[in-house]
Amino acid sequence: MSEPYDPKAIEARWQRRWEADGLYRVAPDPSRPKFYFLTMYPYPSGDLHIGHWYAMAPSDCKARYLRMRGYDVLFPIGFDAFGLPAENAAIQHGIHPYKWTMANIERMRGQLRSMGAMFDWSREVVTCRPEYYKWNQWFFLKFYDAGLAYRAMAAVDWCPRCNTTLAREQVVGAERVCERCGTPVIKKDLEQWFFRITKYAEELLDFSKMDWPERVATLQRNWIGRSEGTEVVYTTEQGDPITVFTTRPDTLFGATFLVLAPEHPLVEKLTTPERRAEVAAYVQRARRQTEIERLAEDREKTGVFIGAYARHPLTGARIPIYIGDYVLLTYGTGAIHAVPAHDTRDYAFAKRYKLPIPVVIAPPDWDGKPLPEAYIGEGVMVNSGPFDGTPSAEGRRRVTEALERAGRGRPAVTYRLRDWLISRQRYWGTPIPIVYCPRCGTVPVPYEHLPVLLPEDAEFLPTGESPLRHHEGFRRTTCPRCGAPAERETDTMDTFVDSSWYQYRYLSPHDPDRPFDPEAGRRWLPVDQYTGGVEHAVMHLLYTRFFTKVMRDLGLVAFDEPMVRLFNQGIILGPDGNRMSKSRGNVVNPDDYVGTMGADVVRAYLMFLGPWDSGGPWNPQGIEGIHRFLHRVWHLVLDTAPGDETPPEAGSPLASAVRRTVHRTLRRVTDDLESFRFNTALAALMECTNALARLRDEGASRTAEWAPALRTLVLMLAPFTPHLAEELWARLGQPYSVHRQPWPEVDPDAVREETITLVLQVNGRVRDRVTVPADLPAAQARDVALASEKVRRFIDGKAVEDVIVVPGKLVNVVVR
RNA sequence: GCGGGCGUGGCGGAACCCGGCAGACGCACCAGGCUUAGGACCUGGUGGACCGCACGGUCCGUGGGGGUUCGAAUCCCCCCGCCCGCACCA
Repeated sequence: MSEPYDPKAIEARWQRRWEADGLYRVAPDPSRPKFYFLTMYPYPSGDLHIGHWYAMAPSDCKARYLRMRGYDVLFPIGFDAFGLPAENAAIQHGIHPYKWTMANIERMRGQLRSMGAMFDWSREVVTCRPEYYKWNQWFFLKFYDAGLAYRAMAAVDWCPRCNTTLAREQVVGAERVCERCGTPVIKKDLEQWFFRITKYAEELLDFSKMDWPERVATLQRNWIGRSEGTEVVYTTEQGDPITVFTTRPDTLFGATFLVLAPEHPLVEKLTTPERRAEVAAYVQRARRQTEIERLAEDREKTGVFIGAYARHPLTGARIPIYIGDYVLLTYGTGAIHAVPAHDTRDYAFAKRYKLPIPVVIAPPDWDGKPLPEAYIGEGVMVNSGPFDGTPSAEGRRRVTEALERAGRGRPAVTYRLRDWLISRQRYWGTPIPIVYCPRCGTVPVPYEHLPVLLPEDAEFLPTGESPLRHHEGFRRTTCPRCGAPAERETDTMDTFVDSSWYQYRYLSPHDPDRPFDPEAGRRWLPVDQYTGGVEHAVMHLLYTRFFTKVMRDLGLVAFDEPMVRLFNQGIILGPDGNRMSKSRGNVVNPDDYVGTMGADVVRAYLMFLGPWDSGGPWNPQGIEGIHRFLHRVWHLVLDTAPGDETPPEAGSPLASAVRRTVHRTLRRVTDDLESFRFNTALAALMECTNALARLRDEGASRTAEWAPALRTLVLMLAPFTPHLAEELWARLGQPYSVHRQPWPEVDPDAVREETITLVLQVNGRVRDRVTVPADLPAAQARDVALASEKVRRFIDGKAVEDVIVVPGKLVNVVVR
């Protein structure tokens, strides 16, 4: 017996060696095809969680496999280092965010190395360093120059716990809570900076240039929320135009009143003096309500008449104008025309305020009586003047044309997507490079003045205002244009700005002159494979697509999409099947397992749990199976290492059985790795190991095929268990390093079946199995089936109606 | 309400793409070996019901129902259940 498998000693030793040799440093090799493999960079929370391992170990396995397949693989890592936890730590424990973050990063670097991943650390990015965030500011200015960054007053989402505004994407669920901390958000009126992502709404709906999971495409499509319809222009009796958006212009003749959002800019102007008090009260009430209240289900549709009237664009009818909080300022034009007969919300409103409900689309079998509820389906237009008798679909087109001819409307497309609010009232982020001058107004900081440094000495008080606002040295500056005293913007950028382009910075992380080296860009871009959680579908993954399109339009890149392929791994759950959380006490600490069983065991177990995209509970007992497996491999390889044997037999059945076993496994493992099926790849490797152990007991280790078989087995294990494979490779007397070896080729002769098990069925039920030559002709297979004793027992005395022969597989005898 | 996904042993899962031996691989469990004993380790067994001393065999079985087919976990239709996303979006 060889010495026992001691992962602790092996892993530490090889990690040092790999590090010293720069084994994973990427030096572009033009003779090989490139492959940019990117896994989402972690937030430096301080501890490498099992979830990080679950995200990274299989990615590393695949990246290693691709490297062995001959690709020049770029597999970088970095840290998403700006963000709230660092600032909260500063408030709670008095540690400076920079110190806190850097200490965490240092700790996580060690933990990441313990995983044995082939990250190229020389390309590490840390987003809170000026050499990184300078380029956030550079992009901001480029966006500003291109009209894609603007400042506007808006009713924005505010998290009272995080004390900052949030982007629409960062407010989640029906409860409208903060994506980070789960606190219900409130609305505030603030002047904030936005990125004009809506300009790219249409293009962002095009997923044809990449291979992403349909699920993510669907989430983004829903989020962007394109809807086609018509803009209709009403005119108030005071002469103001009010534009509304409708997807059902065929119902235009049923519009009986207008409803404006309470915050609509025209409300003030249009409200008649005698309605003013009531309207003001309603607006006040609407403003005070939280999002939750305003969006509560089955809520009564309320509103107030403002005393003004508009004229219907086609009939000239006099139409009262209301305000109502079911109309959202942020969607469409912030105003609607109500067609109570054909819209449930308008119907409820009309009923409540006793407004007329004229039917203009005849429901099937309509008796001409008032409707008991809104009919929202299609039908034939009625009570619609010249359009009577027109079906809905055609009516939509014709009514829109009529509006266009009259100069009262046009076809329009509306999106649910909002511009990206990037201002954050927090310290630990990228300063927005803008100066406010009393004389020149809003002035961008000149490029040559970048970076605008985040001052180190800030006061951290949980006041709800950015510490920068109280930092006189930062706030007070001079106007870059006129030199007069001026003030800096004190808000910082959303950290999703950092992650929108980090994949480009990896190409030349220390480049002082450009966000990235364009030559390196031509070599490596775009990202070939991206992996990460689906929870970023409408945040990070949408933002980075937007950034790439802007970069393309700025001439920085020559492609349309940042990542060609995307894979979403699942979530690893606690042993109790719940999401891991400290409060539940079900958090699995990978370091414990790494310390006892080794990193290879943890890596392999995470890959073996199940399909990578489904996640699942961590079963503490299950890891024993992988532990045992690696022990079996260790002893299989070492206890039968060549040296002592009797002369090898050539071409014996045992030898070809060894070769067939290994090459069939190779075929399976290769296919599985191509499609991220790590669990079945490992199952195949287990079967292979078990089969080889049995063959050895029959004497197979004395054949000439045994040593090559062990080498192939070790090569196949290399992406999964890099340390174990390196150790075994060395002990087999092979040259360093196993991770520089090519992936073995499947030998088609070796896997060819000589004999197969032919399944014999009667009426579709298995009755017998016989071993026959693989190339047995159909006619003979049929004879074999009919000759089978067990088959005959079921067909004797019955009429054989048909015999189905599937060559190489089965014969089905059909009897009556 | 709209959109998407998923239902297979005690458990995680495999076979589903492309119809052809259901339950690979592993956990757990059971039996045996080793051990003073337990653990660890090794070997074997393990979907259910039934027949048989045994070799073995029969029937049932992939959420439920129906269909297509020589043959369905797999394809089609309906239903049930669970999960996720969006949700007054005009």
